[in-house]
Amino acid sequence: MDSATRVATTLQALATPSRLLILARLREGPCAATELAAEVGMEQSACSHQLRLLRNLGLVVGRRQGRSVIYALYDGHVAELLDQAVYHIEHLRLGLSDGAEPGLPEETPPGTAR
Amino acid sequence: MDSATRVATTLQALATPSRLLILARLREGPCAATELAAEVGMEQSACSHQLRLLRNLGLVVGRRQGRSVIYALYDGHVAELLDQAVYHIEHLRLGLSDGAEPGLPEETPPGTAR
DNA sequence: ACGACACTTGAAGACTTCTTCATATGTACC
DNA sequence: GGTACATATGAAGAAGTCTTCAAGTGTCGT
Repeated sequence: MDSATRVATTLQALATPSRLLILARLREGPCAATELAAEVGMEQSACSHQLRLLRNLGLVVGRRQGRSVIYALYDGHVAELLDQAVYHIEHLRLGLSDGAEPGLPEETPPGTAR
Repeated sequence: MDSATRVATTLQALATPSRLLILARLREGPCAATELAAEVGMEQSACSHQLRLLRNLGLVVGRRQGRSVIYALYDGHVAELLDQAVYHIEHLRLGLSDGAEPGLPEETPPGTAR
């Protein structure tokens, strides 16, 4: 697997609102699975599936404690990656338009060559 | 569109090897569409589709110059976002395993709570 | 105006991805 | 052992994504 693919795969993990919410919550501190699901407002099963993905990518870790499994970010790099992503994206010309919004005369950010 | 969705959408743009290669190339400096396609080794049409996506997200800009369209990163935030992403991901425990690689006894990074 | 070049665009098909539902596994407590 | 709680997992369907192919638009040179 080459570098581009590796980076792309990992970034894909941050490319979903649900996963982003999970990571953001974990950034505040460890949390048990069920509680996590509740806090980010998703079904337990769905949350578990996403956690598995994040776990496989090495972004989060989970250790069993009694009946629960406590999840946490893997390390500081994950937290920083999150921070940086949010920071730069929020500071990026906030002119999204992905799906050609109808209504805008199509001329938002910079060279919207069209 | 809430913050999580916005960030996720933008990160998705970096979640593909082809787009990552395009951005990495543009990070080195502006480049015309056809040349770009050639340098990252993809079909001209495919490249154009991806450029459109990146353009719509405001990550790159393209201005016409004669017959060609010169593409470039939108601004410093894009370059930094790229750098940071690559940096943190490469420094992350390099134990990917996403698709449950057969062969590994399943116990790579941290709490691979199998 | 015509032909060549540079790029964009739309449609269609092969693939992934995300979510839901149902079921399984693990742990605690009686 | 049996029951309840906490998670994980598999299968299936809906939805989204990427690439290719076949035009379409814009620009230059003659």
